[in-house]
Amino acid sequence: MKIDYAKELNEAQLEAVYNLEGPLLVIAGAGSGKTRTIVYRLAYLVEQGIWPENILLLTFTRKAAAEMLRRVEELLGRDVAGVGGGTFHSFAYAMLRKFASAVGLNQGFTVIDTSDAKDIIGQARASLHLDKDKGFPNKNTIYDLISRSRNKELALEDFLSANSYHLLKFLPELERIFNYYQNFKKEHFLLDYDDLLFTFESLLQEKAEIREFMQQMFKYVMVDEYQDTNLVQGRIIKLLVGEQGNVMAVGDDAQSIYGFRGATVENILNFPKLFPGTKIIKLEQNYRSTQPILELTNHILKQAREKYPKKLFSHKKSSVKPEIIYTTSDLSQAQVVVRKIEELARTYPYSEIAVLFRAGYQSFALEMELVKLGISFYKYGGQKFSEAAHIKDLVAFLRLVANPCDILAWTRALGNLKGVGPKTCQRLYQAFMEGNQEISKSLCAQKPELKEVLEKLENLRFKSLSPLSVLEEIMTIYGPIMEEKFVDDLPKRMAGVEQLMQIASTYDNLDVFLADLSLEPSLREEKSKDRLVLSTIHSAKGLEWSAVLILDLVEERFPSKLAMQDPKEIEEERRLLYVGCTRAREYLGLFVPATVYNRYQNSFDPASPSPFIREIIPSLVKSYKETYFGEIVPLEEEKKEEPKPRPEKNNFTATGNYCEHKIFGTGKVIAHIPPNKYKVNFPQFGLKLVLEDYLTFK
DNA sequence: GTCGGTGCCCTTTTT
DNA sequence: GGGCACCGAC
Repeated sequence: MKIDYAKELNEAQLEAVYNLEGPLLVIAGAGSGKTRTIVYRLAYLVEQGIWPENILLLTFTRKAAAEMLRRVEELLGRDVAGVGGGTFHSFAYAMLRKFASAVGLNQGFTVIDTSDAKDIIGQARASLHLDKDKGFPNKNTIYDLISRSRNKELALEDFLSANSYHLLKFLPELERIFNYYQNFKKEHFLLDYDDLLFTFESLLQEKAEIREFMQQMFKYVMVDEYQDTNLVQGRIIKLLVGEQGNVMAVGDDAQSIYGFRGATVENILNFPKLFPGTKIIKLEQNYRSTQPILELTNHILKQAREKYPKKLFSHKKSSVKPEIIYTTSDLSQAQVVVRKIEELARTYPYSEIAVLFRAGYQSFALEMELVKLGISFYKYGGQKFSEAAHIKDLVAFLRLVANPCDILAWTRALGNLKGVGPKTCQRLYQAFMEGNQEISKSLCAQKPELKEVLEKLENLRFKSLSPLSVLEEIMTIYGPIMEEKFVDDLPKRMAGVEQLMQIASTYDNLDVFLADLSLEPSLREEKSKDRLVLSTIHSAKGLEWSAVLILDLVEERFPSKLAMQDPKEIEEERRLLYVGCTRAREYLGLFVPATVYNRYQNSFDPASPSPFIREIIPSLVKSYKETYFGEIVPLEEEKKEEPKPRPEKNNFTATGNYCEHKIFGTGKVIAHIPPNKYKVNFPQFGLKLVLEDYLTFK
């Protein structure tokens, strides 16, 4: 069956599909049929007789890659399994495994995730005796600094001066920790997420024959979500494609939301310079959302400092405007949202409804409400499946079987045993590496449990069983430990173990299983059931639903208070909201609580509507508010014209507003201390008591 | 060295 | 409300 491309695609899409040779940049607005274009182009390539093996498809998640291949197969009625693809990280991992000896990793290597990396940093901090110093950042902060500076490819000093000036005084200590971290990984054959990319880059750069092999192999390269690639990813593409290569990059500068990871829109802007002769195609017709939703999203974008020359248009008429719903608190918001979901569920299946939010914790109250009512859901973003303590423990045992040189696994796994702490693990590891049986024996002398476990692991190592069998064996050790360790929520955690076993059953190589677990932690159960989706906006990228509800549109939550210091970051928050809103096909609801629960003071603190909400023209939306009886009523017209008055703790209107100080910058007024002082919270300097004369109120 | 208790801090987003 | 660092007891 021949595909009638001209019938299925619009003119711009068609052009992108037919342009196979040379560099191509597709600027695709939200909902403009980007995925469709890639799918048809892939199909067209295969139809032209290109081997699937010669095509490389780099996407943001492996799920996205799999989905595209599934659709191509549907289209062609033919197997295209040979198409290489996945995330940059998983692709880099696969290639490094293949050419391990070329980069001196022939004894194998382990991919470590964020928490492993933080453990190493914690170790460095302790062993360099830097943990005694008051005010010295903790391991999370240090990890963040290191990872961010590496992603942006800045020296630690430059990064600190630009982003964390107050930590500059610790520069020498932080550099020592960084060196410790780098050396530790080298010694133990560990690669973190950033190393995967940098090591892969140097492989391509230094080994001409391998580079040429890959250039021959991957004759056609397609990269999705190009706006979210960082510098090293951009260089990898260049190396992979060579001078005259056939590469298509697809992206949308207005949807760039990974700046914190060093992603840079410059990559899109520079693409034509990097690849001379680039053909640029713009996709501007939106096939996803109704016109009223688009009018709102276009408006959100129009307020951006940086201008995106975009005018998305749609032929999907509708009289339903997006809604803004003001609730009395973030806790009542959860109830209002649940009722809205039930109302929507009369029109749409649950799987067509999504609740989106800025950060993982923002859905906790909602999750509790949903559990109460027995509405099941999938949650994406926030803490990962593979980051749960019991899964990490299990994985540590598996790693110990796969690679006994993995020191992190020794401590994590064996630390679970009675009477075994960090020091014992350290010694066991050393004894093992030196092949010193005597020490191991004496360490096991008073600990029969330890001896048994070590023997079991030793046996497993030589049996080369399937990942699932190893996991089952490990559970004979870890099962009893788990029962003791997690008494209150054992059933839930056991379900996690079941899930891990199910995932394991699809692998036959333990190394690959373990790497995938840290590279693609969202390998969850198939999305087959009709379930509601809760997701961070970051994890919702590239997806769409009929109805989308967005929570907590208040200052300090969306935009995040951590973004408030930097105009650039606020702009990224705006694009984030844009991404969230453009996920919606027919219904869009924005929720604005008037107060947010403060768990640490057990109080409800007043919250101001997000600046992004305040700038919305009333005519674009329909506004509602929650009454004190929990009913939802339309907001009166007269109230709509003026911004909603903020709940105040005292009568003075400056409280809750922002003010400017010559030295401290912008801060939030916490309280008025009569007659002429103010308590102000400055993001960089903390709480200050300041005389009125020194402040300019906004 | 290990374990258990207490007090403190911070709570973004992802590979 | 939980994870982490610290401290004193075995």
